[in-house]
Amino acid sequence: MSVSKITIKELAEKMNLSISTISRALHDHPSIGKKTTAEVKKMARLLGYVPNSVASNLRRNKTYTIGVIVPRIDIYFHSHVISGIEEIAYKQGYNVTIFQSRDSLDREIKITQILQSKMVDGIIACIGLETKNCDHFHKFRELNVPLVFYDRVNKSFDVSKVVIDDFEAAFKATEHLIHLGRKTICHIAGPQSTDIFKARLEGYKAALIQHHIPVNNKLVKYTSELSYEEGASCAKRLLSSGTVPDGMFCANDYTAITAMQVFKKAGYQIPGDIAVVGFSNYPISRMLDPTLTTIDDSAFDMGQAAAKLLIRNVEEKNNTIATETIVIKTNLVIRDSTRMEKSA
Amino acid sequence: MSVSKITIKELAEKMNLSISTISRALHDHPSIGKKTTAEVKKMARLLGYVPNSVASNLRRNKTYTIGVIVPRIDIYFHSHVISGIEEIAYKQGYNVTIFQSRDSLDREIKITQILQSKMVDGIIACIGLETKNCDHFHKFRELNVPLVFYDRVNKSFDVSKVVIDDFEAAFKATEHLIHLGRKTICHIAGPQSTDIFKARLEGYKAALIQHHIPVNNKLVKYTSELSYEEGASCAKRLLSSGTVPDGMFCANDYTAITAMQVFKKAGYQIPGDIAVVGFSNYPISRMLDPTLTTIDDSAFDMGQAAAKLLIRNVEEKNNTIATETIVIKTNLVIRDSTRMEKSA
DNA sequence: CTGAAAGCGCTTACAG
DNA sequence: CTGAAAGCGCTTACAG
Repeated sequence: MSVSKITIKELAEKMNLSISTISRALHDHPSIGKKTTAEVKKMARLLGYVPNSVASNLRRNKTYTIGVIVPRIDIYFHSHVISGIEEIAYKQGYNVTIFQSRDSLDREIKITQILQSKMVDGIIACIGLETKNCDHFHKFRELNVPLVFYDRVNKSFDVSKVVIDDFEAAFKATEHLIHLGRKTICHIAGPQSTDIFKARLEGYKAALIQHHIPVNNKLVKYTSELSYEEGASCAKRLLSSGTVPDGMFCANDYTAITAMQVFKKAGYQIPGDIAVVGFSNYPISRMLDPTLTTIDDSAFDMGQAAAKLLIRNVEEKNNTIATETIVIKTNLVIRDSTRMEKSA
Repeated sequence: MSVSKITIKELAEKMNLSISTISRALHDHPSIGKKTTAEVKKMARLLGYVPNSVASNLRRNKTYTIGVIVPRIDIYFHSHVISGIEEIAYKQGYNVTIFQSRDSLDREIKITQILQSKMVDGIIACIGLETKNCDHFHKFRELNVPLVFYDRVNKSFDVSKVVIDDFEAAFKATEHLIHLGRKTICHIAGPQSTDIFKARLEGYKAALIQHHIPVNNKLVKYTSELSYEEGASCAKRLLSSGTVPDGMFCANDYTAITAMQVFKKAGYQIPGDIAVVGFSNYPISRMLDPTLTTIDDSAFDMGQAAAKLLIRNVEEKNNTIATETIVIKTNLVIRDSTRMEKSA
């Protein structure tokens, strides 16, 4: 940085004190006299002294930094989780350094190296779609760097995690449609290589079975990334398939939004003819016409819970290897896309 | 971090070489023999050596880190800009540390201190709504830390910036409505304390004037944060005001989306009765019914441009005080909400 | 081609 | 209550 940057050493010279005393005074060390402490602080303020955290991090072997790995930062779910993480971190005096894997395993591996080299105190990660094993995270255990995963998890890797119960949420969503009297309920599914989407599909099936509705595989449409476009094309395929559903549960809101539009344009009433439930509770979902019933995935809460758990692990001296799993409650937010009174 | 972490010193001991040699070999210093270099690297790989960047940052007085300040990370525009920043930074070997001011001046000031203490090589910032003067950024000039602002800028602070021409974009958008033959064009405006929203309002007015359409202040509805809710309420007020517009230009997409819905529910055809143009080109805008004509604000490009400019400034030795302004081109994306052929 | 030594800015056990 | 000294892990001018 700068030549003009003021250091402890310069403060010491200016005040005819040792750098030890300056350092202690700045940290309110009890052994330094009140008067000295006050004077040092005053001078520091006067000269615009800002401690060099890089130096103190190195010396103390602690950075007050949390590394966060997300697939993409410009997906609302992740930026919302980050926002929750940051809120807690900020309050507790931690900084957050964010990295995007862009769902690339190579990049994810490289990021773990960077995080290690940066001496982060702990890591919160959502693994990428390509990540089938978590070997690149093993080292953090040896290094005693706490780790918390969120949302996507790898069953073969035992790690602390914050998740929602996707199975239960999907079950709830599907059951809600069943309670409306719907019998032909379709599902727009996410990529089955990802556990959470698999669990949503399982929850959907389980609800049908529990209510003695046969599972019809033709009513399950698979997508590769649950995009807007895929939602529309799934809906079109359903319409042209001959079996038009009377209920639909989508693995995210994006696909629900565009599927709903396709149905509307084709002349179907929502929820009268087809009731629709999404997943995620994106802000837009409450602004659609009709407003969309959906599962609130509590992204912000997830972020907060992950940060709290991580910081607790960081600050507990006894880094036991015990891992912890926090399951965040989800809510079914009922709106007009399944509200029958409206269409009555 | 860890006890087991391997350092240059340990490599040196293991290999009976000095730490100088190890350090040089790891950096492919030409003075070290090829054989030694190869052996050192092999051993480093074997032992899982990862350089401690905190130490080297301190020593070299350079962190390869860019500090980014955004109001909120969970606003799509900002996460999209960050994504652009990160893309460039990653390619050039820089890391990005992100901070949220949450539009609080206090927090913004505190963040500038943290960034200084972290020795970041440069800073990219979008100032918060409360930020009326930029005194807390002055120190970076003295410290020789390059600074690039994006989107929101403060006219009284001379700094490099990446912006779009909000005036021109708003002019284009409004003119587009005029070309459709619309005469009663309303505007949903953002908070006028922010330059960009002021410029959008000015652009709207200028287009009207240029085309000899009188500016009717009743057709301008002000909002405090351009939220979904405010868009709906503005639309309702317009409908009940007696002067129903035949064209509408909104300072963002959120308000356009909900305003459009209010109009539709009230029985107006879009674009037949009311043509609508938004601002930002959020992903949702192309999925609405009708799809929304809007200004693409090129968030990703802005991020990339800001990162390129910043890194160039960081790496240029001669840190001249010359500031630079990059104006990113915006496009009017014409979709169904203003496409007359469709409703013909 | 290799090494000894200084030093980045800070913290902290040790001594007084 | 205060200071001298060591050291965090690395880089790099200087010397050979």
